Amino acid sequence: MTQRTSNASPTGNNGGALPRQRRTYTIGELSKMFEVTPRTIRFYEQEGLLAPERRGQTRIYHEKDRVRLKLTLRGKRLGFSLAEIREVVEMYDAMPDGNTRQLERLLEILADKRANLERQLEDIRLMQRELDDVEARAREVLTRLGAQPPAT
Amino acid sequence: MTQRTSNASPTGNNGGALPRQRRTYTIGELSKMFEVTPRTIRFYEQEGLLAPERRGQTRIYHEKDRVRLKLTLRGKRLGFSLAEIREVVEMYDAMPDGNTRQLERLLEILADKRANLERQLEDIRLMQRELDDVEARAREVLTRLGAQPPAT
DNA sequence: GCCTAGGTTTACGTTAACGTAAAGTGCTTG
DNA sequence: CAAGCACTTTACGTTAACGTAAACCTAGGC
Repeated sequence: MTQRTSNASPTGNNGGALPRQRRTYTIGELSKMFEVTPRTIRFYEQEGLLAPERRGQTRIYHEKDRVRLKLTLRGKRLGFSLAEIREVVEMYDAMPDGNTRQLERLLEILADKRANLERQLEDIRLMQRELDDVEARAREVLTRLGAQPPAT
Repeated sequence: MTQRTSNASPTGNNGGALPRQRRTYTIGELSKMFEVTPRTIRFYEQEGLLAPERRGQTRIYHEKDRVRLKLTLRGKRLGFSLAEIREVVEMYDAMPDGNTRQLERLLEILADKRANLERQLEDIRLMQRELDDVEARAREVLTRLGAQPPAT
């Protein structure tokens, strides 16, 4: 009843060329798809990370918006602030007519984020070793207690 | 399985042996060492992540404390909350006399964090590709503008 | 025509992780 | 001994990223 899933029929089909896959999404669909609340999505819009179409009063999201939300959430999982993410997003949008200084600034930011990712990679490796150690010790204690250590 | 390495004996083994390097640290030293404010370090203590010795009123940090702070900050860079970090730290401390249920709970948490790290690894890979794309486009626009694209 | 299920705006509330300011303690140095 | 410096506690302030509640609109089904 609720699930419309793959049913395409968008309300207004343009009489001309059909654009490949004209799928659109409501805020609720995206919300469930990415397991965030509608409030979160609206908040991201308010922060300049999304700019969905409006049909009357209701928001309509296209593929582009969905991708951007996906990237935003990925950035968040990596610990970037919304402000940082927006900075890149805005410059990306302004790229075609961006001046040289803007573009070089963008490259700076990108290099910065790259460095960040590298450090995170190293952190992850180190953290994994720590987890190995802790787990090994835990299992050791468990066996000493005579319990069956659960298989990994 | 894993190595015992550097982490000195948990309970205090020194039956007369000199403790290798008896270095201690003030809060200010640690603060500069890790580029955080003293406030932050005191806050972590208040949150149960550190428990430095007290000489009179002032805190004295040993190697153990320094390591724990390092691990805490690493966890933070990976986006773990202080509460999550504390959860592991506390269980680790309670390990020798921890009961079976506690230990199994610890293993659960560890598996959870592992999964988290795996996802982050994937996120990083994807994000790096995105950065590649954005950078490529930016350089392209730059060359079209006739500017000298700065070397990577 | 009314109900329900979505959507909307507005606005105040909440939590984590500190920042910051005030006021006091303790050593050591000229 | 006064000054300075590093440390301390207490407590209120701040920011990001939403949560939550109230009050409203609108299309579709019975």
